This record gives sequence, structure tokens and C-alpha cells, in this order.
Amino acid sequence: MPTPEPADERAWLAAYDPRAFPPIAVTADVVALTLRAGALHVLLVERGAPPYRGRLALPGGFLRAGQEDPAAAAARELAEETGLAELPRVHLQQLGSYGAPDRDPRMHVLSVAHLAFAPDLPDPQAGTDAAAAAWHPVDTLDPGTLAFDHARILADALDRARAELENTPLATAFLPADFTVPELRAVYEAVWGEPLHPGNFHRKVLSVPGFLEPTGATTERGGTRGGPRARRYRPGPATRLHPPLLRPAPGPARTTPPTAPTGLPSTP
Amino acid sequence: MPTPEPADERAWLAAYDPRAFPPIAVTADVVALTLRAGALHVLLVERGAPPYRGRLALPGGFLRAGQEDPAAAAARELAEETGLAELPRVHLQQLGSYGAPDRDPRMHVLSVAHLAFAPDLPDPQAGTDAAAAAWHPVDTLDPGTLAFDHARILADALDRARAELENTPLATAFLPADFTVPELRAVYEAVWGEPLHPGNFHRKVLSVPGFLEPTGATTERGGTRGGPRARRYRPGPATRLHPPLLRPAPGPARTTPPTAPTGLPSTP
DNA sequence: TAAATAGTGTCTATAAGACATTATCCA
DNA sequence: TGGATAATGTCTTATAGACACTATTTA
Repeated sequence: MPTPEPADERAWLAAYDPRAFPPIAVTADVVALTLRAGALHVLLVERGAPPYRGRLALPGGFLRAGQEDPAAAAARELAEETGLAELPRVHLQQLGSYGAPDRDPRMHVLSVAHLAFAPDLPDPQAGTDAAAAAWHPVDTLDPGTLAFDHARILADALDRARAELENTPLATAFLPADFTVPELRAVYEAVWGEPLHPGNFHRKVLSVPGFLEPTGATTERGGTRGGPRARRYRPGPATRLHPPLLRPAPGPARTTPPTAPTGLPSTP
Repeated sequence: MPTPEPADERAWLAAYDPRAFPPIAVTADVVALTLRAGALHVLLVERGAPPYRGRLALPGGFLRAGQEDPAAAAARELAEETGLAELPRVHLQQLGSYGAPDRDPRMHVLSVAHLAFAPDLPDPQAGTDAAAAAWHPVDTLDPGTLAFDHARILADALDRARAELENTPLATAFLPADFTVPELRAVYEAVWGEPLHPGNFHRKVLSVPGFLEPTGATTERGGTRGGPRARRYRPGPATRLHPPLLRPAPGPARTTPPTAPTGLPSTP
């Protein structure tokens, strides 16, 4: 710790007693993504109090100091907003923290943003705390309507999700405990926003060791418009995909992605 | 940003009055990595006050509430600890936040960890605030000696750095403004901890569009043990490497990496 | 029966890795 | 002159993607 200068007395004191510092509030926010009818949806709440009253925002709330870490707070907030007492098969991971001093007009608030992926979740229950929450399709959503810097957080979350689909078995988090290869392909197509070659995708996902394990069962019926029954699989033990499932090249030479390279805020 | 409604100020102020909640302190910590004599080093400080007095820790400090975001605080702390008034060519990015309630015995402290990469930096100046700071080789460092949960943060940082080398031009952040391909290879070998094939590496990095740009110049002298002069390059405009520079396969089928897939803490 | 789809086969261009070769420079 | 090294070339194997094809099921 730096030696104090006279002008820095308060900082010096705080180095030994953090309680002497002016407070910063800490929240846990959640970008909850799910697939509904083949389209990617995000859970948003309508704010009932200022600031940004009436605007859409990511679900979230303040950490219970001394009681929970950010991940636990995010899980709690998600359960409250969806009205689900228990969160089945929800994959939760940290996205990053957003702490610009003026991002909340009330005071300095640092938000630890999380990503949550889940299979098709029901609509939030009416008549509960979650009454103001609803699933919104991400591709028809106007980012300008979001409160605070939540448009930026959502954009980073989508970037992160798209990137993780390449290197981790994350896509299985959008599906029930067992699923078919075409269903898995639908996840990739919905998140990446582009069609994939059915045949090549099929061969490729099955060639990644530890990604999928056959259950031995097949679907009860064929596709709604015909076709044979598909084999069912469950997620394998792999936590990284080797080799990765790379996205189709977005162009001859893409050199400038829309946001930060890692999906996290960075400074030069 | 729309302005908040000047509604019932006391109502929401009371709801969010920091004194109504047990406070959470926010720090910005930095995992600063540099290459010295071909080996990866991390900047650590010896703590001069409890808790963990005398133990090694990552440099960091409390955020100035209402004045700076985590990235700015991290840059400030790094400058203070290295004794450098200015940080030349330092690449700073957020790693993730660590907020377990008991990670600091004094109170609930949330740490926003950052990664900093820089070319060979000088030793911290004696006689300054940075007197207690020093560079430590990461491969001979005993993680058990680190204070708080900094061993975990360091491990996550190294995982992140190793992964980013595959997909981003991050390696150039360890080198001066212009460099040679063998120097770049030395960065990859030091961070990944394994030798790379010189010929194949050379051809591969030059094949990635936007990664390297020739300056037209060469080194003044050949290698210390002979060999021709090497051509010099500067970083190109690419922010993502297409195709990525994948690490040599760590084994026939690695299914369980040491920590979280993304280098960020996650919960099931 | 017609259409759609699961799953497999085949071919080609490209890339990765092992290895060899040449040219250049230091001691 | 010998040894080390930058840079390039060659060869083999693996992979990605385009496309074709068969089998199965629904309407």
C-alpha cells in the first residue's frame, strides 16, 4: 500500500479501515437468455421506480453484504424475477463488471453482470414480484429503450455467448437434459443468427470428443414436416471443445469487431 | 441518457441509502504481467499492514467513489506501484470480479481484477511508494504465499492470458512498438510454457491477415549466437486472429481444464 | 405419393505439422 | 570455419466445406 501524503489522509485511513471510504453500491445484474420458438429471448423487467421509471432493464438488485457473493445474488435475483422457486438446469456465469461513476444518477453503483442460459422457461408469473418481467426477442429489441448502460451490457453478453458457443458446450445449456443434433443446430443458428449446413454440422459436433453422448433413444416422431426420427444425445464430460466449432467466416478479412475483443470493457 | 425523474427523493434515497445496508467495499486489483529475460513475471507487493501483513499480494486499492471506474482505478494503482508516472504501451483489460463475503476478514470486499500486459518494465523505484513492489517469476512462485484469494485470481489471469494469445494480438502487448517474429515466438513460448516450431510458427503468424505489418527494417545485428538479421514488424489492425493460433494439443482428449472455462468464476 | 429431413458418403481446397534446405551472421 | 538461426520450401496428413445420396417419416 502506498505511503500517505497529507492531502491523502482519508485514503490512507481507508487503506487500513475500508469503512472510512465513501460507499459504492454493488448490484448483481443478469442477462438471462433462452430460446423460445426458435428465437433468442432475453428477460427484461419494467422499472417501477425512478430512475428510468417505465423503461426496460435487466433484472438485478443489490448484494446482501456479508451474506452472498455476486453469483449467488444473481441466482437469487433471477429466481425472484422469473417467479421460479427453483432454477432447473440454469447455467450461470459472470460476464464482467460495469462501474462508471455516472452510470446510475443516484450514486456510484458497480454492477456485476452475469450471463444465464436456460432451456425454454415459462413466462414470469403474474401476480408476483415478477409481474413486470417478460421475455423479449433480442433481434427486434431496440437497445435504446434500455435503462442505464444495459444496452452495452446486453451487447457484450451476446458477444460473449456467440464466442462461447465456439469453444464450450454452452449450447447444451439452452436445451433439455437430452436433445437431438438438429435441436442443437437450431441453438447455434439462433445465437449466431445464420443458417448452418445440416450435414456438415452433424458430422462435426459428433467428432468433438466429449461433447455429445448417445442415449440410445430416438425421438418418438419424425420432424413436423416429415423426416426420420432423430437420435437423442446428452452433454458429455467436455468443458472445452477440441477442436472448436468455428463460425462461418464473417467476411474476407474482418479486422474490427463491433465491441471489445473479449466482450469485456477494456481501456487502452 | 435520459435524466432521472426528480420524484419522491426521500423515498428512493432511503431505499438505497448506503447506511441502510451494510456496506461493501470495492477494490481494483491488477495482475500485471511482463517478460523479463524470457520468463513471465507478475508484479506483487508485500503487504505492510494487516490482514496478511508481510505476505505477497496483487497490487490494488479501493475505488475512489464517484470519481473513477474500475479500469481507471486499476491504471492508477499500477502506476503508483511501479513508480512510473506514465504507463507506456500498457494493455489493460478487466478479468472479473471476486466477491465472496469472507475473502477479506475485515469486511465484505469486492475486488474487480484486471489484467495488464506490458513490455519489459523496469524494477519499481526504491524510495518511492513502490518500494514494496517487485516482479516475481510466475513459474517459481508458490501460490500458497499469496494473500486473500489472490492465488485464484492469478491462476484465472494466466488461464485468460494463455487463451487470449490464441485469438487476439495480445502477445504484441508484451513487446516494444516493433519487433521480430522470433521475439513474438518467445512471448508465446513463455506464456504457454512450451516450445514452438520456429519455421511453422513463422509462416503461420504471417498468414494471419492484419496481425503483423512489416516495417521494412531489420535488426542491426543477428542473433547472439549467430544467424541472419530478422525483419521487424509492428502490430497490424486486427483485433481478432482469423484463423486463431491454436496451442499444440495438450493431450489426446483433455476434458477437464484446471479452472473455469472462461477464466471467470462460475456457478453451476 | 410427394416433400421434408436425419444421417452418411465423397470430393476438393485448405491448413497444420514434420522435416529439409538455403542464406546469413556471430564467434 | 563451424555453429546457430531467419526464412522458405516440400511433403504428408487432417480438416472444412460443398455437394450428393439414401433412408425414413409426415402429410
